[in-house]
Amino acid sequence: MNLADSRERHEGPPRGRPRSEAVERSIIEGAVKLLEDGVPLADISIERLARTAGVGKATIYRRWSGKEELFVDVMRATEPPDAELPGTSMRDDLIALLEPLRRRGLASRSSALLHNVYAQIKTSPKIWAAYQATVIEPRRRTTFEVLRRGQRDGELRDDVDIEVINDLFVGPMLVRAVMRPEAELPEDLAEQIVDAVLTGLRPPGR
Amino acid sequence: MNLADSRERHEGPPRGRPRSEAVERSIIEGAVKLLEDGVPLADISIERLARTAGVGKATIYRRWSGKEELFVDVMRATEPPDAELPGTSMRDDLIALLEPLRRRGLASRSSALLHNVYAQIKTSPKIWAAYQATVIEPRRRTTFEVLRRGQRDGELRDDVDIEVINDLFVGPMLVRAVMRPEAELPEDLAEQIVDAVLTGLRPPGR
Amino acid sequence: MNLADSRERHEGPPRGRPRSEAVERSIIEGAVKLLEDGVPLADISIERLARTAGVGKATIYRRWSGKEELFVDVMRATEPPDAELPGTSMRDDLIALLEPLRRRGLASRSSALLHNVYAQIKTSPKIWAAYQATVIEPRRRTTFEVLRRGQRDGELRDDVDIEVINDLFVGPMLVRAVMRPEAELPEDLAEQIVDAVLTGLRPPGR
Amino acid sequence: MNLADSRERHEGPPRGRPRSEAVERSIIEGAVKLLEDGVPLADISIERLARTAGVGKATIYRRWSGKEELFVDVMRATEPPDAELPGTSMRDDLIALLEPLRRRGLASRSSALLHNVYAQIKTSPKIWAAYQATVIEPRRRTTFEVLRRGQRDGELRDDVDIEVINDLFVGPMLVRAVMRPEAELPEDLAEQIVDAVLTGLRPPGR
DNA sequence: CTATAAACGAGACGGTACGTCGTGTCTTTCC
DNA sequence: GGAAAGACACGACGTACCGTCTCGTTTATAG
Repeated sequence: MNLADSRERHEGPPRGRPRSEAVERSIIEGAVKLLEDGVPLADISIERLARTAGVGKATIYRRWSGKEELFVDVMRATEPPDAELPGTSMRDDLIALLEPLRRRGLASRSSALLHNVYAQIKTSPKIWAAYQATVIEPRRRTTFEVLRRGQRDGELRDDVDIEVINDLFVGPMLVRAVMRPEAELPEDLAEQIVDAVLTGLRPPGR
Repeated sequence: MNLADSRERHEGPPRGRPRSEAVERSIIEGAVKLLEDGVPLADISIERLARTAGVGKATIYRRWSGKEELFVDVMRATEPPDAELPGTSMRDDLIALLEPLRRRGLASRSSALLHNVYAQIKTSPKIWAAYQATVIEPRRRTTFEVLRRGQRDGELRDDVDIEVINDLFVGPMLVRAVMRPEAELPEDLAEQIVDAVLTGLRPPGR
Repeated sequence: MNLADSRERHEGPPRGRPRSEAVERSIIEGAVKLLEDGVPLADISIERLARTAGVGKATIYRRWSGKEELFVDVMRATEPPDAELPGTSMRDDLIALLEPLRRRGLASRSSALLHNVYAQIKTSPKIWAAYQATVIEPRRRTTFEVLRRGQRDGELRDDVDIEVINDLFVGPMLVRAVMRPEAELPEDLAEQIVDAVLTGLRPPGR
Repeated sequence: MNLADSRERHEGPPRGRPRSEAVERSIIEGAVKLLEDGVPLADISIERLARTAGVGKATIYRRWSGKEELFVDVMRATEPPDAELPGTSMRDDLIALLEPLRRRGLASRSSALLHNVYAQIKTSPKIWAAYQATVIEPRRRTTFEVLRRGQRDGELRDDVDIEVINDLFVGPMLVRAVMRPEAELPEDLAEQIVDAVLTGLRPPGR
């Protein structure tokens, strides 16, 4: 990301000493380490990050313009790899897509990241937009494809707005992770949600 | 709330000059004013709040122990009054309960509060718990009652966990407000969601 | 001095917590201590001064606008008390006035102050002016009075510009202290200078 | 000077690309230019010097070990050529030696150099010693020779320490340049001083 | 003509200090 | 004893230089 990176503006071969990738890694890893150790996000200052990574402050500011921007890359570094779709049916694909969201709420590592960093990132519209564009949107797009395929194959009604459909599946899972992260999530939650939404909540035979 | 309030500990008649309610109001109103004016939450310091309200810093700390705690009261001050339930059917009651959530995403005033302050509050577990207990939980309880009544009256299946059911209705609305607050929300969104969840997304006749 | 002090601008009784004199003293004393310990002036940062005095940086900046201004007060704190004039003759008074200048070059304490701080102060015209006005000028004035009295009493020619006369006495002493501070100064240097300048350097009988 | 020059240590013919004299010149000239433009010495960083001269920082550090050392060469580059002695008499030679000091206080260019750089150089004992040895001492030696010749020729008393005599002539001129550089210096100041010191300040006939 | 080696412009790097701001507490005076 | 004012120790902010260190490139001598 490195929105602050001004090198990209120039043409021609890069001049001067190149930026160290090792340094970049050690900063991100230092941040992840601190979060894993339970340090509150508010207590993670650029100053402390620099100390932890054994790095000068300027080296951080050379790459990111501030804490929010840096943490977009931190988030990205901890994103689970994209789920593999079984492809057996739309139902199974949806479950596979929701499952990682459920897991997030469990692992203390990801939990800290999701519930604190996520909140922090939201406070800056620009950063939030960047995070959405590079992390959330791709997944959304994948889900949409699965849903449209489902409509084509007759597994899904096609008289409801696809965006609403998406929210009907994703929303219930996310509302738990965001609003009640401390609550336990049953292992088959993804299955429960997908099936209930497909079948409907009206009692059978009405 | 006023966790910092130390008066409650003492017995007997209050001594000395009583606290001015006007001061209390002007602090909260000052905070709301700043938020409405689009000042980023990060730029609202206790120092600035005191200046804005024409009040000493100590006067603020005498009432709240910090920014998060203060903003719980600010949030409460802007909460819409509880929705009135028509009582005609579970479906109508659910729509009435979801409708305020939809409106939140529209008014710029509430939008700022929800998407920034909300995020900020989440960073402090203690404060988040307090907010949940006094603001969110009561509504949740109301919703649960409506759902249970629906089960009793045969409007709702009773073989699905009531908590999951709750999320199936609330989640889709919230995921929009939280993840894509800038998107337009169709006026009949609450209706769409409730009906779709009740009916199910499987194509009719399958 | 406290050029940075903005309180003086306001009328009426001072409001809020008054500035602590003890803090003021401990800052100046800390600076003097560091200089006495041989710490190079260039190594005395505001940051270090604050650490040494156990004081916040803002507390220093509240009183002085920077290092130069602060060191004017440090210099003033170490100025020797004004010499007492015997009054027996112009010659004796002049010697009494020059003697403290000679001593300056000896004591390691004052030496450090004179030869480093002095140089530092000179780099800022504004500060140098303030130092001259409050420290140097008063002594100059005293010397001028002594010289004029000498002219009245017939101890001194009155056909030479009094400013030049002043320099003839003060210059030789100062040139040693400033240009060759490491050289030893004979104990009767003040006497030697005054007598030589009075008598003239032409061989007797020419 | 080039104390940092490490090439001299090696034997044999120099290998690799030789140092560019043009670069050396452009650095010094850049420094002189900045000083003439009234840039405060404190604002002239190595970084800025490199930018101004269009030169890499390492190129500067390859030649000088720091700012003070560099400015010794800058000072040397602006030293007026040694005064030519008329040789007609000790009095005339002394006046010729003092005259350049008087002129220094006038020209804004040299003024900036003398009163700021000079002060800066003094803060580093090592550099100050180097400056004294290569610039000041030679002049001092010349003055001493003139004075001794004067003693031999009967123009000067020989019962006063020659170092004190030197200070009696040089001090009055220098005290003006150093302590009151802003004051106007009468054109015949050198003459006034030399004659007054030779004749003495006692009224004639006492 | 190639190889070697140092100089060079550029700029990254770990640091330190800058001067400002906000934190939560403390100390005044006035009410 | 409440309240406004503002001092206080602390520590983070983002910037500027420090002196050192790679980079790719240039310019000399040696073979």
